[in-house]
Amino acid sequence: MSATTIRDIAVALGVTPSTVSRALSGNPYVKESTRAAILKKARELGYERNVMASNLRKGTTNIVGIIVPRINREFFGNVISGAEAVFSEAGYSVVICQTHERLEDEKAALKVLAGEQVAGIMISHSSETVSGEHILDAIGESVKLVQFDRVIEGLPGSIVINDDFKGAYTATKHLIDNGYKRIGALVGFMDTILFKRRYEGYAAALADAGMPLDPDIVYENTILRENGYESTVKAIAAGCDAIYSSGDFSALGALECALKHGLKVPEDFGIVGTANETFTSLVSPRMSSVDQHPFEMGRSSASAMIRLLSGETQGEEILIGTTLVTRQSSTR
Amino acid sequence: MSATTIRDIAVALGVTPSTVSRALSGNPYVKESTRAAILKKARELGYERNVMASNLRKGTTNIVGIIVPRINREFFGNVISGAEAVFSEAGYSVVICQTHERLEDEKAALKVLAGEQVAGIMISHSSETVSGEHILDAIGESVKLVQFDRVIEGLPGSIVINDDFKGAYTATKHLIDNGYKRIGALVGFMDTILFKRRYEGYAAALADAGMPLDPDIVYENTILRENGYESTVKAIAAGCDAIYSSGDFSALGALECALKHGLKVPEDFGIVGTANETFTSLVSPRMSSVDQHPFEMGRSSASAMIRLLSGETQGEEILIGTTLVTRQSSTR
DNA sequence: TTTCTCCCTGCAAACGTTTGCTGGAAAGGG
DNA sequence: CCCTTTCCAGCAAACGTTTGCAGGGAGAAA
Repeated sequence: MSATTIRDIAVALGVTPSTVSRALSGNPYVKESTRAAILKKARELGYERNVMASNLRKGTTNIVGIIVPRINREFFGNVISGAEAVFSEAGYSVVICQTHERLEDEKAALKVLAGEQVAGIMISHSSETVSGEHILDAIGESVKLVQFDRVIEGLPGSIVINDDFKGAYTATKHLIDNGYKRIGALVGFMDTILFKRRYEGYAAALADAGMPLDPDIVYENTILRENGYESTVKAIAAGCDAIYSSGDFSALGALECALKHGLKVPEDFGIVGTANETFTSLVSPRMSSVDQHPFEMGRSSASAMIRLLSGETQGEEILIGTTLVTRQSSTR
Repeated sequence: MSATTIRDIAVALGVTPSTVSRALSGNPYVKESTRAAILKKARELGYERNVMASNLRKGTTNIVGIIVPRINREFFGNVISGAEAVFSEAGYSVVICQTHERLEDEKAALKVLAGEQVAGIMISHSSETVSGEHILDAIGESVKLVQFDRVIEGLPGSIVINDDFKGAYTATKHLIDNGYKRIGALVGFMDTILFKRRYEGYAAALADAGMPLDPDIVYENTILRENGYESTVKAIAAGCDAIYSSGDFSALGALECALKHGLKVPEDFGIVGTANETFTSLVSPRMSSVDQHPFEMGRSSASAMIRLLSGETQGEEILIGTTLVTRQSSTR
């Protein structure tokens, strides 16, 4: 009942396990007729290579670890989905760990993956993570690293991030093009690269249109729905007729606030969010949002990892484009 | 530079690798002083057990495979998240595969996981899957199986499903209690156990309240937003003043339809959906929905798997409770 | 014919752990 | 003091694969 091994194939054909191994792994020093016979017999016996034994001998695995703050978040779910598709296509298995936004858990996950002898690690850091030393400690010389979305500078390997500047720029310009005159901004934490770049994109779009950048209508640390609502109260009081938001939840708060204040969206008030969460197309009026192509980010990250593993590159920085999805909330 | 092995520890202390192995794995036949010395030295040398070698020797891994239609779906994302938490706590690694609702991919995933020598497989079937023979083929005698949510009968191992009957019953009763008189139902595919049970719950609630079950206002194969809209057009024409839906997307369609027809929700028309997707609390009016506790389902499935692996049980059937989350759309 | 290549295949040693068996030493019982 | 039991540790054989080295056979060149 035990699984068939290369030895079984070998004795069945009167050759040695070495030859079978070579035939199966595509070694050129095997006569074509021998190889054919071996492949045939292997199929016949339902042979499946024992990955553990193979890996043990070769000292490396075909497992890639993915570490994210939370699996059950739309963005990360999509990234993982895209990555998994590419990895499985390329013959890699994916093991997944979540950090729950905690540095402790991130360290633990790294340890687990190191123990699992993974070939590489794809990671998006927890919000508690600020330096990358624990990463250097955990991964040896040989484990490849790809950071995506939330990245830390100064680490080896590749980086995959969104073109946040351009996304924000396009969104803001879209509002300007639709005739909105005073556009407020709901932005996140300015010490995070990602949010900073979005703010810069917003500012650049205003500048290019010859519109003033008024710090009074830029609301920082505004990422939750409640924050968005509160900040928009102030924005409306300050005479804004539109909001660019670097998140969808805060944009939703803005939408609710505007409607509550008797403003018609998009006639009186325009809104564009970021992330293109599913709900943006389900609320009414349907909300415009900057799509970050998380699935594509996953695919690209996986490809980058594969290039790293094949030695094709030592590290690269990849920018994933964004797409502004215009819906009712900003189009008049 | 190569990692330290038990042999390194052994020679450093003048004992044999056997003793070190036993000490590290908690074998009682090791003198306490010896064990202490070994543990100390192991820490000192930064020893990490080589999982591949260990698994090869033991013929089993500490990896559990999870197969789902799509990782990036809210429900499955949450299930996986819950399962991963339990598994990693118990020292198991999780590798994830997605089938994209295709039977072909499901077979491929099973093959990959079998090759990876997983200890167990947690699966929720693709929509194309109707029989379980490919499962029996793929998993050997020793691989444990836990099916969740979408299950097939006649397979070994454990099953974890929602209490669909009760969820639908409670939702329908809630509508009745709120004074709705003619309650239509949007149901899914009646050849799927899950949808069938929901339909039965709906019917039972009506029966218990002495209300007639009118087949004319039960709309099958209605799971998408568009279907929900169309079916609700008919339901309104048929004099319904409420809708129980076995999905949230179709419920959303119903909501949009009612509003479009100038009906006030919940005053004129009541709606309850199923799954408690994030967007249900984001639309207006906020939508009532049956929460299926996917996170809990993940946790329970993982626990069931661990019990299976420890031999504590041969198979069990676990029912995850549901909770009706009442929001504006059904409460008057 | 001899010698030199070039293919192909076999031999055997790894990779790092685990574990059945064996046996010595200590402890306990009579 | 001897015999039995218990405790602890070593020996060596696995687990299934890969791979460096060696060697046999066939053909070609000399």
